[in-house]
Amino acid sequence: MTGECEKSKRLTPFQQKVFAALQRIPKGKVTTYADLSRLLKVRSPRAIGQALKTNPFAPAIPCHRVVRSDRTIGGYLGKTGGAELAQKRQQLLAEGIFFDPETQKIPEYQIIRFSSP
DNA sequence: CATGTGACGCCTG
DNA sequence: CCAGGCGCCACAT
Repeated sequence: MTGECEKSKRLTPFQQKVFAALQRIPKGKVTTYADLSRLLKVRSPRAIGQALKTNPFAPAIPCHRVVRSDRTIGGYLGKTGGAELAQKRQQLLAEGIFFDPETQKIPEYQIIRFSSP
């Protein structure tokens, strides 16, 4: 058996930085991709999403606590819809985060805004 | 080294 | 308020 099917699952330094930042988000609160990007001094919030998408430690690493700046839920486990999103909602509800019954958006006061330009 | 693809965000109309 | 368009950064090919 010499078949090397190993797919190098090691994390990039950037991902480690993002995951480290995630761990400082207290349970019961959420942050946004944009805020994380500011915190990490990255100009594109997209890069944050790219890192989170490959998070092999979810939900131990709480990537479910990251939502979009427009207060919609964002994605989970590499998907922007479907069962994965339902899981993210469930995770958030389990931590006491809930959604506006009208818009399905997360109320502003549940979002931590760390950045300050 | 060049190109394409996003779990995004902001600006305009 | 909603839709469309552009910018931006990391990563896979």
